[in-house]
Amino acid sequence: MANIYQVAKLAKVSTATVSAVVNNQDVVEAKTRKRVLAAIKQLHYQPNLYASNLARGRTRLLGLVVSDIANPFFGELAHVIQQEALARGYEVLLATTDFSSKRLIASLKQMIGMRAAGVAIMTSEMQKQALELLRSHHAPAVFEDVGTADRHISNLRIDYEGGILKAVRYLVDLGHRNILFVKTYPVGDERGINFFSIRQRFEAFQAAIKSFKALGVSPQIVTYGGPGPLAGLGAIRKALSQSRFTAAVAIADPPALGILRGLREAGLSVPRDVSVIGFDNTYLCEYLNPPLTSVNIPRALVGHLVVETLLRMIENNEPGRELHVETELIVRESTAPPPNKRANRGTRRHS
Amino acid sequence: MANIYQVAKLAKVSTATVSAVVNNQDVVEAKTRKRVLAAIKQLHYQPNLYASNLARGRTRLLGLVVSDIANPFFGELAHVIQQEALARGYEVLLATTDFSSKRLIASLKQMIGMRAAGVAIMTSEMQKQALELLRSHHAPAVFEDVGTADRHISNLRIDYEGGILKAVRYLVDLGHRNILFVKTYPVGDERGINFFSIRQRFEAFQAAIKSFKALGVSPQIVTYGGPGPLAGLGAIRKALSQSRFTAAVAIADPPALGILRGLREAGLSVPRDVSVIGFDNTYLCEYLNPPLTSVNIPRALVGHLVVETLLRMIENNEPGRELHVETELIVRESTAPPPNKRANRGTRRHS
DNA sequence: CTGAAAGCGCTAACAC
DNA sequence: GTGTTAGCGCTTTCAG
Repeated sequence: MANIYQVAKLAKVSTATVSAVVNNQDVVEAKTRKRVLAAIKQLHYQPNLYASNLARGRTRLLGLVVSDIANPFFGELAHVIQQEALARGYEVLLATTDFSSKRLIASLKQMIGMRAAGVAIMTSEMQKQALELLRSHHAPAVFEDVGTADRHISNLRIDYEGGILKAVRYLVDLGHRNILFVKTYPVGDERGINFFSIRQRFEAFQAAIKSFKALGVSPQIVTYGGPGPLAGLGAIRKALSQSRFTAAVAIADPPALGILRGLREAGLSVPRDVSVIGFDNTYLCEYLNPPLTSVNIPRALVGHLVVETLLRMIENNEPGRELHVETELIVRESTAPPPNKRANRGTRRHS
Repeated sequence: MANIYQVAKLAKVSTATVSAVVNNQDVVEAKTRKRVLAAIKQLHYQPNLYASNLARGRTRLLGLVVSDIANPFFGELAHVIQQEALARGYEVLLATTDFSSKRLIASLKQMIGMRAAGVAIMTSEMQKQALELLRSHHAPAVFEDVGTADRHISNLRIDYEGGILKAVRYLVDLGHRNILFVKTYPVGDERGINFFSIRQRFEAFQAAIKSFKALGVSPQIVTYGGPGPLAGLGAIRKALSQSRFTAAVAIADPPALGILRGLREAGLSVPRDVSVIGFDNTYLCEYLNPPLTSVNIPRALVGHLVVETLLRMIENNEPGRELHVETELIVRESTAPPPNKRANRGTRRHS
């Protein structure tokens, strides 16, 4: 593969000139430039990125690591972040962990190895080790829910708690008293992972229920592991056989898919018999049958904040800061008052 | 950031030794190795990938470019390809084009710049330019439906035609005669793109219809641009106002979402009033209401073939070859015989 | 406006 | 086993 010397020789200039042309440094005479361009085309020259990054000593590369690209939420988020970064002249390197902390560490190492100018970690699994890794390299980073910001690390806090509270309150206002929290979780390949966002949503649910205790609201919990929709299905089957509830709150939209299906196969109608609320408000929600009520996380805002913050840290050497994003409940047709006369139930009616 | 010299100095060895340790070349005495490891840890040394790739002169990097990660099909495909590559000791660099041929070219250039050992292009937009680019660099590649294989390029052919034929035949066997093809397309940022897979599916539909002409089967076509589900919704609204059909075939699953919703909002029931068939058999299908009949493309097989073929070209210098993958119809609950007594219709019944 | 040349950090002969 | 050293291909002063 042609290199810069061959181009220089063919164009009868020095490598410095070729470099200037390639990088659009506006200091080359039009005539020379044209000659160089011709040589480049003729040799199909494509600069070696390793050599140029090595020589340059810095990159315009942002790392983004997410848990699971199969969840549309992450897909949409990755998309806006990429757009935003591109517009600012940065490339983004996307890595997926599949909820494995090993892969998280590996991805981070790769990004450090590629000397990414900044890194955004939007995973639900967390590891102290990941934090330390980044910290020891002084790589600007934004973590979701890492605790607190410091010199090189910004902390993005999404108001899961408020979102859950709004969801529960809405159900309570509709008249629901037996509310099920469907706590699904991915099955990673090792233990010791802190599925932070899951725990957080769960605790938020407990807190929300508690605040309505006086109204006689009682929580039901069902736990089930597996990939999104399947876990939701498994969970709801389990719940139907052991709990009584008139509403279910899912931890994310994909599990809600499974919940809807499980309810349907049990002969129950949504929202007539059971109300269902999802989380993340992915684009799927409005195309489901019935359209799914869900808690929205403003992806565009999150994406913008992440990139903006990263670039401020990178380019202006600003310290890490606290980012705060609100959530809201988007009401659709999967929620309604609980069945009127019927007693609460959780198993198939044999009517 | 610490470099290899500092590690070498601290460990009182040469850089060659550090390099050997880092790359697990089993030629270093345990004692020395331990010293080096300690130094690495102490300095938080992380090798500079640019330097090492530059020096090495080759990479274990596979490029993968897809159109749209928001379509779960591509997400799943990317996932299996990544798994497969990882297992063979390769990293994969994922790029998304958003159906823009500009971005296709840009992604390809980046991959060439990173000297990817091989590249897989699984996009529906195609450009001669992309082909030429790869060809001029002798980078092993596998294209979907590029035409024919040559020395450095393998051609993956997915039997869309057979899939569509199976779908149409199934509908015809059920008794449908007025079948709508919902031809949605992404709105890219420029013209001149060949949405190959779309055209192909469309032509396959026309051919299928033709083969049943004797039975009185007549095709309806509706065209609409936009992002998947939205395009499906727009298309079906348009179709309802102008055509008569008892079954609809979508070009992919996401548009089918929109179709289901559009039918519902028109007061039509699936499959009682209209049957619907999707394409790609993404995981969504079985969670929809009703579960969606769809044409399956065996992602695992495709992923395996792609990686296997690429590696053979890379490592054994084998020439490009023809890959062939079959499709099959997965029947679920969105298809049924057409309404019995009622005349064919396409507008809301005012009964 | 263009050229010469010193690195960037690492790898891989080759020598010891 | 381990050290020396010549590149890998590009960028970037600094001269001219």
